[in-house]
Amino acid sequence: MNIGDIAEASGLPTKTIRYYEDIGLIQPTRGENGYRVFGENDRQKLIFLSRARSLGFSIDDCRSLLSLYDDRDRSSADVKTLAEDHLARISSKITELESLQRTLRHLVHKCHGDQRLECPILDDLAGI
Amino acid sequence: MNIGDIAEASGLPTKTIRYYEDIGLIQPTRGENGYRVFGENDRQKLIFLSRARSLGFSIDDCRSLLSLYDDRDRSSADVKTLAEDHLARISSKITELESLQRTLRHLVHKCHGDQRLECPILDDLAGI
DNA sequence: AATAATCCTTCCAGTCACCGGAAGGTCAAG
DNA sequence: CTTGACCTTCCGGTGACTGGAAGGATTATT
Repeated sequence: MNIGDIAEASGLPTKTIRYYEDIGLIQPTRGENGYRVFGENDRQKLIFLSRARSLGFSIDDCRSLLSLYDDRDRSSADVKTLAEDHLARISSKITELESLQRTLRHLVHKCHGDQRLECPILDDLAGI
Repeated sequence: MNIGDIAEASGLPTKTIRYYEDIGLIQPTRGENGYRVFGENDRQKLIFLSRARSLGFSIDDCRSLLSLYDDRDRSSADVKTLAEDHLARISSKITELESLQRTLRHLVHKCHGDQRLECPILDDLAGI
């Protein structure tokens, strides 16, 4: 499998796949022509990475998850801890965004949105 | 006012203030010694920027907001539009994160988190 | 007055997770 | 044999800063 094929199979852009090799997430071999050659193992890893990234795990998280995945002695508790940490980060991000949402909604609601110069949004930002 | 004073007054780090000058958001003058000199106008602008950034507006948004703020002829509708766009982005980000949250919660819930090798989280990531 | 501590300056590099593009080698089809 | 689709590496950019080095200016202490 060349990089184009694996890109289609995994749903990841070729640029991303080369980048993942650069940072050591995958280690494809090379053909005589210098092209990267991907095997079934690479395909599975890239699909794994694609899903983990789409769930918002950082590259560092993915690195840990991959090594846990490869580690035959790991316990599911290790993985659960990582996922729970990630979940906590997501939850606090949501809380933070909801607070922003409330503030902005309030400001937008107060603003007439007409031709007038008076604008409660700018006033608030300026601290008036 | 030197940069240290205005940093304290605005709550922004000196690095950030120099950066804002670099990208043209503020234009402090210079003293004979080459030090940046900030006036009341700069102070207000930086506080404005600090609040807008903390509300999640991008630097580009801030640039627009600042020019709207400076523009004596602008209508409040222009500002409202910008704020509403931003609000929409926040809302969709929240929706996206909530979806992630549900998926991850489900996975974490299914995982025993014990010494066993079986781990539904990794299984799902691997597409099993 | 000398010295030390703090402040200021510029510039360079790094962050994160890629993306775009250029210059050039390789391969399959017509 | 040429065309076009692949592939390679390398460089630079993104957003919004942050850290650090090297060196000048000012202020405080001795």
